[in-house]
Amino acid sequence: MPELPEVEVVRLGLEPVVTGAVVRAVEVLDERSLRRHEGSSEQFAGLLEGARLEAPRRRGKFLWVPIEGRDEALVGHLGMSGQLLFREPGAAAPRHLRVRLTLEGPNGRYDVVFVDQRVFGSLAVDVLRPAPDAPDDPAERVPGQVVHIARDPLDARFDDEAFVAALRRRRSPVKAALLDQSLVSGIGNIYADEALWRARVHFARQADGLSARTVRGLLGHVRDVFAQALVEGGTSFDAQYVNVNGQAGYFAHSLNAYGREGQPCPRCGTPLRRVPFANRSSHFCPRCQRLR
DNA sequence: CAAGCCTCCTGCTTGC
DNA sequence: TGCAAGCAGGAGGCTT
Repeated sequence: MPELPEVEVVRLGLEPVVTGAVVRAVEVLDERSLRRHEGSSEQFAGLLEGARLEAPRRRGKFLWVPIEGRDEALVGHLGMSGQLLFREPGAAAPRHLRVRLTLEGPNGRYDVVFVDQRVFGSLAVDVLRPAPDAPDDPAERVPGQVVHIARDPLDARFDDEAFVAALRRRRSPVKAALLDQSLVSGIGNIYADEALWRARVHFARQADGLSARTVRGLLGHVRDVFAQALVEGGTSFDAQYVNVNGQAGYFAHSLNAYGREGQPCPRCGTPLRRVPFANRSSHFCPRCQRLR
């Protein structure tokens, strides 16, 4: 389940190879993967063919590649199961292949393919617009579909105190606030549970009942778990998440709470619990993380 | 306007 | 053995 660390691993993998490359061919095998593209698949292909790509960028779980000399970018979201993979041209199509881009760089031609089992991910060509908090900086522009997404905690311009204040105004469980991408981006179900476990905060505690100190600590734990996961190549549970070369990450071995229902809490030994929350699951230690 | 629920989607696992 | 229900969840649209 790609969250910020997994998307960043993909961005890092694309960067040296995609930057400066020219799109030579576009093949859309499943139109559903263009759900977030406003035009037809033919128009999508037409916008990309001949385009020279700049260095890939990321905000939260959104990834985009600006097109040189134009106010547009190729935007990608991996959803639940999306993958961007390098392939040799002419290689056999992998299962669930949705879109194929043939690029030409200094070292010849290669394919970047978008593979997505559950089709929650998407590719699109979108117009770059000013970021709401940096309207005069062209380098800070983001695709239209990303304008409402908050900066992520690894963004140098992320405003810690504004985040702490905004979260403490929420009348909802703290985990719902962490998952709200318009408040802070990049956090999904896995890293929300991990950061809450590290901070010893119960997922259902009301956000407006937390002290500023607790929220600052929680933010620090989000950053810590992101940084560690990034070093370990991300979290690969099943075959759903891999880097651009098809390799899994190792962070699943370092998870303390997520997916560990019934196993002892690494801190106190109490069996971890899993309970339904907002159409998904929350994993927590009933001793370390109490409601009150 | 904010909060919470529903839907999109496929494949694997579980239960009868 | 077979079939259906359950489960996984990011994000946006909808309702309250």
